[in-house]
Amino acid sequence: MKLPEAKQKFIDAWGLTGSSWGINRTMAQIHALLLISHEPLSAEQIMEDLQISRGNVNMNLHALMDWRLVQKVHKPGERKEFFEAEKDIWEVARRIMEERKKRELEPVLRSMEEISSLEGDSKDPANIAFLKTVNDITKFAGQIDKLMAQMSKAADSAFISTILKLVKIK
Amino acid sequence: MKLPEAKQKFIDAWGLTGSSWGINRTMAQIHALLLISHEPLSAEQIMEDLQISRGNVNMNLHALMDWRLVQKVHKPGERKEFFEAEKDIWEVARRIMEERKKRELEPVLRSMEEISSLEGDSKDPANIAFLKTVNDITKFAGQIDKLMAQMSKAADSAFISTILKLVKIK
DNA sequence: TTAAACTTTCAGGAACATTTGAAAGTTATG
DNA sequence: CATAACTTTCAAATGTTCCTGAAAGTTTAA
Repeated sequence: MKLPEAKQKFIDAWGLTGSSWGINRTMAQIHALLLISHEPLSAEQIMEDLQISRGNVNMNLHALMDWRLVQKVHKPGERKEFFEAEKDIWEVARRIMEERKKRELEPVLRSMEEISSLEGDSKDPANIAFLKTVNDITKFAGQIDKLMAQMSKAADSAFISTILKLVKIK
Repeated sequence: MKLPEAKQKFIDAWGLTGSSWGINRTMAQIHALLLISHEPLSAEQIMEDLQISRGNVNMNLHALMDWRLVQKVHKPGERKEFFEAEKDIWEVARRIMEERKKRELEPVLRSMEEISSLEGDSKDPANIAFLKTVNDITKFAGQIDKLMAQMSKAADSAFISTILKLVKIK
């Protein structure tokens, strides 16, 4: 079965977006396909629709499950496994942020802390820029961290609307 | 000249972070080096400190200038060009967001609009999930867009502090 | 105008990431 | 418990991105 043009376009657009965010094209495409499908799909169906190999589908479904963007569902009476994506886009964004925070923000914070403790001679003017930068980044990461935590708690567009109102965007 | 350990660690940490955000390692390392340097550096100095080739330094300095994260500075009396990085980390974040918005968010919005106009038969239940998804993403991107615009206007930690206070994080 | 100082470009190779398909592993059912 | 249905793994092939170094280009100052 050939996907209608619009769906194909959607999948391509999502795949492209994914790759500029460090998510591989296939993974993003599978996610897109599941996002717009009104029912869970099997690995077979994904292989066929996207024309990719069994191993590739398997690998990327697992990666998507790692990110908690996709879930296995068991259809009663069926032997096969089926997969469905989280459909709420805010929830999707929340989960991606949470994962990236864990994988990227937290390691940076740890490095920065380690680095500032290593450096003792804070009077040397050649080191002032360095220490200030490390410090600024630590603070910055801390604030982003808090902001993300807050978004996690209130992951829907109402929350953003509230923020936008509070800071005076109509 | 060998970099002291802490600085080297910083550069490595930043380089690593960069690569998980789609910025290549060298580009991020050059940026890191300039961030912690108390004075502008020449291409030569960067080559030497980071042990990379002339061509590579040149390419990545240009990319950094494209992103407006680094500027050429002309030292009077010197023949060489020198380079310095924006030091305010909030300004750095703002510029990155702005660039990515232009390069990634806007194209997605354009695709989504194109896609929703293509699809006419909105009564078909098989298409409902699809149309809803496309619509949700459009709205989502629109809100992120607004949020980014707002951050651009008030690019400093005071702004985030305000948001955090308003939404009741101490 | 020429030479030296400096910058840019680019082809080829190295390093890295993705994809495939076949083989091995697992599970459910008769 | 044997078999068929399905899933997972992995080595090799392919594709992509990055880096180098040398050559070409540009600018400055004598």
